[in-house]
Amino acid sequence: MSGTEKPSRKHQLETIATRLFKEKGYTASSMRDLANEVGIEAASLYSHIKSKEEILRNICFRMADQFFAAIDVIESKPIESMAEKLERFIVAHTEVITRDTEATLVFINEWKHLSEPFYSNFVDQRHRYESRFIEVLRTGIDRKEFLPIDEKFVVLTILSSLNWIPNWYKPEGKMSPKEIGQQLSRMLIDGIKSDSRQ
Amino acid sequence: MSGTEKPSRKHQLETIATRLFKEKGYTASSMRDLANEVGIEAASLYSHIKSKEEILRNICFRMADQFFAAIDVIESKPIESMAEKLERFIVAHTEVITRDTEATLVFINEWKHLSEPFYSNFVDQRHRYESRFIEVLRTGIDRKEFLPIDEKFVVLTILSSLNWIPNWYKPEGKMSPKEIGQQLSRMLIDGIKSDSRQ
DNA sequence: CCTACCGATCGGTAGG
DNA sequence: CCTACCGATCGGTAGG
Repeated sequence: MSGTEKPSRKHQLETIATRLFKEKGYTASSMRDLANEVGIEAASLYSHIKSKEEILRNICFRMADQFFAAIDVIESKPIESMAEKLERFIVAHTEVITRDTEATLVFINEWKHLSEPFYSNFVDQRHRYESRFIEVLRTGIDRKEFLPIDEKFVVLTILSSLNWIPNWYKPEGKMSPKEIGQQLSRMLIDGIKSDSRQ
Repeated sequence: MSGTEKPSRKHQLETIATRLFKEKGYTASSMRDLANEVGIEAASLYSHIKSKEEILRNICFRMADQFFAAIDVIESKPIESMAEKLERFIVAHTEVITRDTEATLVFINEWKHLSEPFYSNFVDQRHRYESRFIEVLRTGIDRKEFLPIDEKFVVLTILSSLNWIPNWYKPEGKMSPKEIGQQLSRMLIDGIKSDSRQ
């Protein structure tokens, strides 16, 4: 007997839910919307998932894991300068974002609808992620590689620029994810002024 | 007889609604939430407002008007360089944002719940606003003042950084709105690298 | 600004 | 995966 769940159905539900949450927002997306798109009755969704929020949780924490994994890889590599490390962080973040822009947008815009303890857990993870960037900035400032600008301010500027990318990124566009990350990194590090180039 | 509406009550409703929409999101905020906070019955709200969406419309389009007004002022002033004009645009935008961070966050995060034709109108206005920034960048690039970087990319980076400010800005903080705008502007124009300073 | 109320829709469960 | 259904809540109206 087939006692095993079909994982593909659950995966399909989450993919479609991600699109709905992104387009209409989590609260405005109903389970009946989701059921209609999948082609089953709303009640039938619950043989695959426990609750609406479970879907949101899976999206948010899967993305969080990917962001951490991407910068963890960089830590184990030899690095010349903090400028290089910062660029690698930015490129890594861009690559995660562009791999699934819809899930990223849900991650960015809908996390506030998580209930406790997931809400606090999420906020905490985000702080720790930001700290990883801040540390790079701080080290670069200590080494006189960067100007003594407020690190938090710089990191928030970087991350907000990065997190806007899923709003316009198209896979068929001119720039690859890596190029986008590099361009952003260069712009922030060197500026846009023509006589400021090293 | 007092045939005139009390405008202060309506204003109070919009202020509280703004806070609710910002905290819980537009869809997750109910008219009963709003009524409770104000201390009246939900049905009584409708003697002051036409609908829930009317409140959202007022918030979104009032903010849009303020953003345009702020940069319109700059056009009529003498300007030395495009770097200076860009800085003034950025400072002006920062000042509008910091004047009412809650309304700004609703403006940024909840506009997608506007119904037609307001939705299209809003999207259109945002495009026109972005174009004003793009024009400054383009002129600066033509004059060799800026590096020949993709203007749209730069403007989206600038605006996304600016639009993140209401998430952390506190009036009692170290930097004034003007200083925040100037620092952001300087960072984007000159970069954060120590040997890139003019 | 209130009472009384509307039809629609919500997330989710029982029991197959 | 379905039928049948639950209590709760939604935005909003009628009529004072």
